[in-house]
Amino acid sequence: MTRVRVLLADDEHLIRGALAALLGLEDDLEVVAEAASGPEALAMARAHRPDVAVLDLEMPGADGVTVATKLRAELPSCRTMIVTSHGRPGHLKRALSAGVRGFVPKTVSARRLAEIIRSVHAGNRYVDPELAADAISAGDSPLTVREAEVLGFATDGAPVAEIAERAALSQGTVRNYLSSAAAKLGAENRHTAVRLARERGWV
Amino acid sequence: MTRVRVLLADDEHLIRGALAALLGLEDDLEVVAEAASGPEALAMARAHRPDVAVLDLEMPGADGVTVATKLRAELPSCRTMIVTSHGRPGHLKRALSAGVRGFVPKTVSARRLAEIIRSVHAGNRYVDPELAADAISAGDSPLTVREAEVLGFATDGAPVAEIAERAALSQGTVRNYLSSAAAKLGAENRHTAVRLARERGWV
DNA sequence: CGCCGCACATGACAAATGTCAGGAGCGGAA
DNA sequence: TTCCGCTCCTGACATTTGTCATGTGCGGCG
Repeated sequence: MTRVRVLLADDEHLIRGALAALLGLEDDLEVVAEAASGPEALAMARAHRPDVAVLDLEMPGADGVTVATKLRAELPSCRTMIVTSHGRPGHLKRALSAGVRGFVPKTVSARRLAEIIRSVHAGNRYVDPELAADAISAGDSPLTVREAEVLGFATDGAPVAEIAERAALSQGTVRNYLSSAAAKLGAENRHTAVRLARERGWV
Repeated sequence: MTRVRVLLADDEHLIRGALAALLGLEDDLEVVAEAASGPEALAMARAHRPDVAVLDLEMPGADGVTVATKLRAELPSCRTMIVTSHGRPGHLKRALSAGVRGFVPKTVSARRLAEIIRSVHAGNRYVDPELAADAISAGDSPLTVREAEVLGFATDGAPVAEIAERAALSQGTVRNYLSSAAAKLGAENRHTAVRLARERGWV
């Protein structure tokens, strides 16, 4: 019997180590590599060519979805899945379009995770039902491409002038986009608009 | 030999379960209870009277520090420690003044955590060196009580009128506090000021 | 007691922001 | 081809902020 070769990437040593130990107890799984950052995950994947890569969404260097995208190009035979602590709807959509085959919150048990890894390895997809429901109820972004882009530059209360410069648009245009985006989101001002859009993964 | 009785509280089942398994391997530690939320942690502590409570900082219901405060009152013999993913300096200060004896990031290994649990149980304190350095370099809050209070109401881009109402102050006064607070924090506007203050745990 | 810092306020001005109207180019769908 | 929506712009206006000057009352401290 040949075991499923797993790559584990998570910056929290506590979790990664514990998880590696628990998954290793399953006799059909084998943790062949561990990584604590996005770039390291890529390097380990190249070196060990795992069957399944289990990636944390939040990692220093490059987030899980970014790593998954690159892996898909470099190692098409390697299935990828994402685990995350507090999953926002938009991340799920982004992950799926990056070719990720599994998306689970960290609230599942290790045993359950092992099952999902097997299932993903067998070619199936798995998305946590609750996250899926969130994603569906959040619906599609009502924002146009430019509105979303401008909102993205409007983080941490940057002044309009700065946003305009970064987006290479005139200040008036930026104001218009910000205004219409806020209207679509039902927000009073751009700051709450940014927050809402982020929560729903629309930026 | 009597083993150290440990309570584990973390809303992420993946971590809690894995951790429980790994800590259980240490022959002088015994995980006697697990909880997935703040209130549940309190209830389990009352029922099982552990020697050491290992609490996640971010939990639904009540955060780790809140739980620690209540535990200190109800079960003085129970030592408390906090584990956290991304620790902000202010949390550390808050935790220490709540009587927490250990403060560690989730980037440590399970073995290391076990050592720290033992040390805390023996009556020592332990604070992660890196977090401690952050806390020290962040220094004390330069904000007056009112400035901090007003900043606290200024979350998610609320308009000044709303802040004034919530703080029962005049709008002019609110603007003044916001302005002076932003100046002290070196921020351009109140939104970045709020973010900075939050990062440093000054709100 | 007199000084100083803090809490709280007012009023006024400048700058940033939100809102509205309107106009030009451009690509896709009817 | 005509129409419509998206992108981008300009200009003007009302509102919201940030900033400053200035004043009062209070409590602590030398």
